[in-house]
Amino acid sequence: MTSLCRKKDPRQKFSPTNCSFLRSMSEDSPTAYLKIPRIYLKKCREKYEKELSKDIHLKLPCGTEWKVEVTEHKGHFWFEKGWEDFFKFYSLQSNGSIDFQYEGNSRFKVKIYDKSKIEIDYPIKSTDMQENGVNDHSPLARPQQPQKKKEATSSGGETDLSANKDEGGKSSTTQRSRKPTTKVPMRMDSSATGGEVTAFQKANEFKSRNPSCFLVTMHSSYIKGHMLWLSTEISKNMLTNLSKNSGNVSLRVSEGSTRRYWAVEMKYDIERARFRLQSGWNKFVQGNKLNAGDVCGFMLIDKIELLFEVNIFRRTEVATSSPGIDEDDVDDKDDRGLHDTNDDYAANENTHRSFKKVLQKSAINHCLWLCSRFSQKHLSNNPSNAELHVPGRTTTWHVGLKYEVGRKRAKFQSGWTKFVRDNNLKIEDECVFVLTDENTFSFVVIVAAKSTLQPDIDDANDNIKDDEDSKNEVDDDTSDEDYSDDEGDDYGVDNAHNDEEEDEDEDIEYSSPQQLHKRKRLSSSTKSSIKDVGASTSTGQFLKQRPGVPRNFHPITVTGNDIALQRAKAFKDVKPHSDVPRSMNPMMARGKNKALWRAQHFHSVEPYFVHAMHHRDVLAPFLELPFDFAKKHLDKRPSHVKLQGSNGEPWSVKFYFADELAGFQDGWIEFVHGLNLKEDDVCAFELIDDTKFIFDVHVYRNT
DNA sequence: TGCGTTCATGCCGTGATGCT
DNA sequence: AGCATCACGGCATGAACGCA
Repeated sequence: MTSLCRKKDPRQKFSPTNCSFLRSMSEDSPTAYLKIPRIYLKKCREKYEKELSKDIHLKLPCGTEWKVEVTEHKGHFWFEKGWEDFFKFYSLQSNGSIDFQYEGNSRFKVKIYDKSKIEIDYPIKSTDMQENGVNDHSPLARPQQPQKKKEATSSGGETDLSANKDEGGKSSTTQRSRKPTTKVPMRMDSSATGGEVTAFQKANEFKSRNPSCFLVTMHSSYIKGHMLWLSTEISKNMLTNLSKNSGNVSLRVSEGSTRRYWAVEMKYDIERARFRLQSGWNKFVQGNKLNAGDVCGFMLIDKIELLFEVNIFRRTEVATSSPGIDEDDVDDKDDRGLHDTNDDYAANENTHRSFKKVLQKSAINHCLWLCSRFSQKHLSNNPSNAELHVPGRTTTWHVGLKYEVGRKRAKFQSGWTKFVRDNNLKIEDECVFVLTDENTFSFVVIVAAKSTLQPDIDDANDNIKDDEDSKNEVDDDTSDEDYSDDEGDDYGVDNAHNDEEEDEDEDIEYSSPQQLHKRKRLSSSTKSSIKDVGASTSTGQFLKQRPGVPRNFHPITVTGNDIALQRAKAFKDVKPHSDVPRSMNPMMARGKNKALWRAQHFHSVEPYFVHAMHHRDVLAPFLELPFDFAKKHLDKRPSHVKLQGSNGEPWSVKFYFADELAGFQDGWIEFVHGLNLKEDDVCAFELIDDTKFIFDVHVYRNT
């Protein structure tokens, strides 16, 4: 909105004295690096007539200074070495923003804002951290002056902080100097059963070693509710110990070398003479996966800073799994383990109606307009709901399907944003929607990031090359620095940031209307180069994962990767020339597979893999390969491979190779149709020429 | 035709307070 | 001491419309 106004604003601009840029962070912002906008660097250069040195200093309002290394690649500059420590220390993944103000001499003044755009209280690295050489591996500078600030207060979010686990002694010492605070609440005894006894016993043992701590058993109301009431006795002791009776307290949970902090609001209810922990408590519960019956030992570390070390004693062994594991991940795995992914698909093999969408901002935030040709052809009877399935995930997303009769177009609306969230879709991600059942309007959605940001420069190069192969029209204007941070050359380098780049675009101030128009032209031409593919199999390049982004940032990637790993693992476990097909596609274990039986006898001295066609393999325009095979035999990453059927007719198929994921894409579905492959057919892919990447494909029909 | 924006509406999370 | 209820604010959603 503001950016829109800015773009259209023809008025003269006042250029501020200092060069600043604002970077928004999201939960999936990469932790390891941060790109500096080129246009910003240009401004700095103009103003200070100096290049950035390799080491830059980030100076915080609290006086702390961090040293971060800047790396350059193809004219792009990145905060890299040391950035991750900075990122984690200030919990920047919690949807905050950072304001960088260049002071010259490679020094930046940095201000950090939380998600509500309020400047945070800056956590101070504790003395012991410094003394013990925490982060010695990084070019982190010591805080220049200790400040009396809270350890963490970033809007209730947690902070991951790598630190040596050595504070126990110090903490204990601190504790011992204080008088014991409380007894164990009675309820704990009475309600303790089973695993809770264990938790309680452990907690009690802990308390006997740390008499100043107080224990609280988690009741369902603490878990489900949004606050924790402390007993009057605890409260009474707290009241005498604490410097104030309300404010933000920091709860710290240490695990191994990791420390996590939560900011929780604590209030004293005078009427009830009790403290309660409220705002932020919920996040603490969720972040630590607390369950009813778990016991928390609160140890007051600093009565001025209101810092508590919290030791969690799990009621059950299951619950003792380390905090911080994403619930979704766990669920996902469980689901996969319990269900046959086959159930995800409606059986209508003959239908292959697909369209591709490149997700734009509105699609991420609001709704997704379907390809109109597709809508007219398949949705004109005005369905109200659709089902979305993602390969490898058992969840079905039900989305509202609204057909606008007047404009003959349809959109996914209610539930769509949930799908976006659940699958962590980003701007510029591409989705191929394959309509598998016209009765229920079931779609299989194949999702892929357009391309990737890569911390590994070599990989980046590869991807740049890959992208260039298919998107020359997009990449043709990389020389213009003024807007080089947009869809142009960043396709290859920075697309994990596309959403961020979007933001970055918003933040760029155009010095002239011409510049703006030029940029807009490029933008629109870029967009026009990405067409919907209705009812067609030529899906363009779409299956590109995000190698540079941690896998857990992308649920779909994780899932796909899990399957790939599963297959690859099984592939690896099978002895060569055994009777078991080398492709251990989990979907193969469904019986009734005559083809499989016949394929077992396939053997070759050439590298090969055997793959049973799953429903999606003959429906979706891609085939995922056993990654180990691809890694071993296709590590030169050819852009295309040739598949030869029994009649010797070659089919050129685009090959993709990304982070732990490899497969065939463009041309694959044509090959499927050409050979009339059906579900449960089995193919042996024999690599007969590893220089020209030619496969002989031996097909074993199931019928 | 595709995409973006605005706005009204309803839902839900959160915090405060009351009741048992 | 624990639980229930209510009010409020923020956010998601859906519809309509504008722009290119």
